Amino acid sequence: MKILPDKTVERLSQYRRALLICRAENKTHIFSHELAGLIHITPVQVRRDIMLIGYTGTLRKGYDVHELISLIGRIIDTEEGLRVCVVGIGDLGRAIIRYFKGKRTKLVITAAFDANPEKVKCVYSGVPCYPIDQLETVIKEQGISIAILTVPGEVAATVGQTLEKAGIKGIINYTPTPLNVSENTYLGGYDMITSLEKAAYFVKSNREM
Amino acid sequence: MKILPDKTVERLSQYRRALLICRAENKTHIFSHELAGLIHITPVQVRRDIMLIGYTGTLRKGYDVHELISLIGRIIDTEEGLRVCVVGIGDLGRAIIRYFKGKRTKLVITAAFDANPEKVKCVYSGVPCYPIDQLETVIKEQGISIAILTVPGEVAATVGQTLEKAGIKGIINYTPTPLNVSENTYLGGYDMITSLEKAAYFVKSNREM
DNA sequence: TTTGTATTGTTAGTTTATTAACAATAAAAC
DNA sequence: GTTTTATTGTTAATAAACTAACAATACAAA
Ligand SMILES: NC(=O)c1ccc[n+]([C@@H]2O[C@H](COP(=O)([O-])OP(=O)(O)OC[C@H]3O[C@@H](n4cnc5c(N)ncnc54)[C@H](O)[C@@H]3O)[C@@H](O)[C@H]2O)c1
Ligand SMILES: NC(=O)c1ccc[n+]([C@@H]2O[C@H](COP(=O)([O-])OP(=O)(O)OC[C@H]3O[C@@H](n4cnc5c(N)ncnc54)[C@H](O)[C@@H]3O)[C@@H](O)[C@H]2O)c1
Repeated sequence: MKILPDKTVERLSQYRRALLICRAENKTHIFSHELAGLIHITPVQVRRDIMLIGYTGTLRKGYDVHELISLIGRIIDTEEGLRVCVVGIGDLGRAIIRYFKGKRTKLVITAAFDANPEKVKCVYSGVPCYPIDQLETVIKEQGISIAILTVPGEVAATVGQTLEKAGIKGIINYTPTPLNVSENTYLGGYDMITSLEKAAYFVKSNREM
Repeated sequence: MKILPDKTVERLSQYRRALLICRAENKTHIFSHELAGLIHITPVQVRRDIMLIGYTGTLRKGYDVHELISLIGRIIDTEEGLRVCVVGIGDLGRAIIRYFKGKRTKLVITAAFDANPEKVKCVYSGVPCYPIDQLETVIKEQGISIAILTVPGEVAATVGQTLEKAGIKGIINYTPTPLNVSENTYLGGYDMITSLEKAAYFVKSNREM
C-alpha cells in the first residue's frame, strides 16, 4: 500500500482504540459520524481516512467494526509483531507498562531496564526488569526494536546513544532532554507541559474574546 | 496579537523548554539552527515562528535567550496565572505532579483529587489531595481553570461532566475514554499507545523499503 | 578598505491536511 | 411501487503548514 499520511496513521490508531471499545459493547456496525464523535473530528475525515486504506462500508449500515479493527491491524501492525522495552522504571515507566498490559498482541513490552538494583529483580505488571548494563544484550537477544525512554533527564542523552548502538529503530522520548540520534531512527514523544500550555493559551485567548 | 497557528503555539512551548535549559547553562544567545537542532525541526521554521510573534534577533549573533523566554511567557502565560488540578492520583497522576513541580510560575498545580480515602490526606510533591466529592467546591474556591484527568477509564466520563459543571475551561484527558464536553471547553490529551503505534508504523515501513 | 561569510527576516511557492459538495444508492416511509 | 431520507465514496476547493529562496547586513578576514 502507498505510504499513508502521518495524520491518518495517527487517527487510525485512535479509530482502533474507539472501535475496540465498541466491540466490547457488542456493537457490530458504526457510522462515520459516530466514530467521528468519539474522537472529536468530522465524519468526512473519517470517511476519507477509511477510503485511503481501501475499505468500504455498507450504505446506510456503516462500517463493520470487526473488519475495520482487523484491517487497521494489518496496516499498523507487523505480521510477526514488534517488541518494545521501557527504560527507567519510575512512576511514569510503571504507569506506561500497566497501561499497555494486554492491550495489544502485535506490540508487546517484553523488557524493562533500570539502574536501581532494588528495582532490577522485580517484575512489573508481568514485565521483568533488567539492570541497565544488560541493555544491549537483552535488546539483541529479544529482538526489541522500540524503546520508551523514561529515565531522569540528566542521563537521557547517554542512554539514548546506547539504545541506538543496541540497534533500536524507534525511541519514544518522554524525558525533557533533547536526544541526538541518527537520521534513520524514528523519534517520538511529547511533553505534558506542552499539552498544558496549549490548553492555557486556548483558555486565555477565549477569555479575551 | 493575532491568533497564532496551533502548531506555532505548540512549538513556542518547546522552544521555551529548550531555552530554559540553555539559560541554565549560561548561554546568552542562540542561533536559529541551534534551537532548531534541539527540537529536531528546521531553522527556517524557527525563524518563521519567531517572526510571527514579532521578535527580532541580532544579525550574526542570534536571539537573546532571556528576551525570548520572557516574550514567549507573555504570549503563552496569562498575567495573573492559571491554576491546574490533577484528578486521580495513581502512578500517572503522581508522575505528572512531580514533573511539573517548580517548572512554571504562571501555570501551577494547586490541587489534586482522588476517591481513595488513603490518598486523600496526603500531599504529593507539595500538592494537597482532596476527596473527589469536594471537587466542585475546591475548584471554585481556588479558581482552577484547567484539569488533568488521570482517573480509571470507567469513571472518566462521569468525572468529566462534573469538571465541566464546576466551571473548568480546559481538560487534558489522559484516560482512554472519549469525553463528552461542550463546544467551548478545550479538550487536549494524548495516548501513549498512539505514539507507539506511529513509531511501529514507521519502523515497519522503513524496513520494507 | 574591500571581499567574503554567516545569519536574519520575509516573500513566494509547495506540499500536506481539511472541508465542502455531491453523485450514487440502499433502506425506510408512504 | 414511488418517494424520501440517510449514508457512503470521491472529487474538487480551501486552508494550514512547511520549505526554498533570497535580499539585507553585520562581522570577520584579507
Ligand atoms: N514528557 C512528559 O510529559 C513527562 C511527564 C512526567 C515525567 N517526565 C520525565 O520522565 C522521566 C521519568 O519520570 P518519573 O517521574 O518516572 O521519574 P522517576 O525518578 O520516578 O524515575 C526514573 C527512573 O529511572 C531510573 N534510572 C536512573 N538512572 C538510570 C539509568 N542511567 N538507566 C536506567 N534507569 C535509570 C531510576 O532508578 C528511576 O527508577 C523524567 O525524565 C521526567 O522528567 C516526562
Ligand atoms: N494516555 C495515556 O497514554 C495513558 C498512559 C497511562 C495511563 N493512562 C490512563 O490514565 C489513567 C490513570 O492511570 P494510572 O496508571 O495512574 O492508574 P491508577 O489506577 O494507578 O490511578 C487511578 C487513580 O484514580 C483514583 N480514582 C478512582 N476512581 C476515582 C474517582 N471516581 N474520582 C477520583 N479518583 C478516582 C484511584 O484511587 C487511583 O488513585 C487510567 O485511565 C489509564 O488508563 C493513560
